[in-house]
Amino acid sequence: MISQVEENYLKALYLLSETNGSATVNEIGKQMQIKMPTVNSMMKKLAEKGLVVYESYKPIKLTPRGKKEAALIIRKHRLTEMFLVEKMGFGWEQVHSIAEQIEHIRSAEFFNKIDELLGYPHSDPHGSPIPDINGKMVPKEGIKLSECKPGESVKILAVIHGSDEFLTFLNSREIFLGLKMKIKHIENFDKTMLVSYTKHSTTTLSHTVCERLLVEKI
Amino acid sequence: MISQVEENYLKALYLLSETNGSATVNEIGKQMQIKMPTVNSMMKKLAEKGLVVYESYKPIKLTPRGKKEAALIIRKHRLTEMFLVEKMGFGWEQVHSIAEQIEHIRSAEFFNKIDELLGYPHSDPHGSPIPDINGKMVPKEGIKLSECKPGESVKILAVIHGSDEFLTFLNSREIFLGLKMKIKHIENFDKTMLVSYTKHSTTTLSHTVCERLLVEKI
DNA sequence: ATATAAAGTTAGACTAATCTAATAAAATAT
DNA sequence: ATATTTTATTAGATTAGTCTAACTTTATAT
Repeated sequence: MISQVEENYLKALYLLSETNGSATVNEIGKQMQIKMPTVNSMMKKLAEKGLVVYESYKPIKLTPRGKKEAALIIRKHRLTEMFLVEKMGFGWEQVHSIAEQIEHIRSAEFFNKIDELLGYPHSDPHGSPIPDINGKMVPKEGIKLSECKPGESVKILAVIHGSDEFLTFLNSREIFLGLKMKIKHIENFDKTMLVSYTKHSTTTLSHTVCERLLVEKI
Repeated sequence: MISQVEENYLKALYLLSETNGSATVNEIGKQMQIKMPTVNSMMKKLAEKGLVVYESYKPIKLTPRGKKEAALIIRKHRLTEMFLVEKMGFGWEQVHSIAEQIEHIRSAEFFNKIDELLGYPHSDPHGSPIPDINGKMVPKEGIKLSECKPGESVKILAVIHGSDEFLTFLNSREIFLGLKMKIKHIENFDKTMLVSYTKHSTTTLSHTVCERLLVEKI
């Protein structure tokens, strides 16, 4: 049996190790707002349970089983977010903290029903992929807007690290998934982008913003 | 701040004391499947917090504040049950354990949205009243089917103490809220009722069953 | 290459929620 | 009216999850 708290550690470790396959005690602690010694002892416990690979002073990795369990929690989180937006009328900036709680509900039928009512979606409201029932997740193809060149046209695929505040900012600029925009100009000194889309003839987007928008060229 | 566990104690105490205004340590323990000493110390803690009135060896009562808090938890539980049945397609026998988990979600917006999507219902899927946002609950008017006489016709208003098994039994007899039935006969020795409704020309209902159906005469 | 800083670990304490065993009070039955 | 049973309380142990303080190892910077 995996406790709610353990589930949170697995989820954090999964997300932190998406890029390089492992994460440090320090990173996990920062992410979860928990002190290192607590993380350390929890990692030992999860290692006992066969969910992570722990070796002193080394970064921590998920075992195949740990990875699957983590993916299934993320699946519940993202299905929930999608349900809250699509079926309950919440904004994409309102759903994260509610989904953080609902992801721990123990009822396969509940999440199966959500999945069914949504028509088995592959992405959440922020464009992040939803792992399948076996914990398999296909990472989103696409590049960061910050990597694009002036003159290119792109479509927005996903928001990376979308805090509620950032999503609210995007709302204020009428930026949402699927939006098409054209890159007019990039400032040399700070990489600020000038882009145009729909009503917005020239909007300025900071480099920080551009690094958090995943797009495809069109 | 009231913990999830404390919320469960308040809820149990509220429901147990609905009839006579108080409940004993023993009753609470039985209800929650928790040993008496644990209940005892929790009651002292809740008394510290001003949520219950605790005096050694006396039955325990909720304070006005405790009563309101408890009613609000029950509100969340019952709104959730209604949502699961009305908006997600669950059967009334499937929703209790899911709602027991969702009732602890901390998000006023979440439950307000549910309430709104349901059109501000006054009853849950089992006919139990839903407390309003201030924790006020109007108890269901009605009498037990077991108190009715042969020849009378009644409409089913609510299921009392509806365990999943009992609700599944009612499903098998095609008995649901709003159903009208006529009492044909009552056996003297065991109070078994013979009733008729819709396709069912004579169905036998044990006294145990009849005590759990709240009805109004028509 | 060594000093310093950062990250990781160990030890020990604390809180919440549970338990068992022992004792005390209240209720019940003869 | 007293003995017995049931209920309630106290005392003390246990587990999960957290912390701080002290120490160790690894990484970084001059």
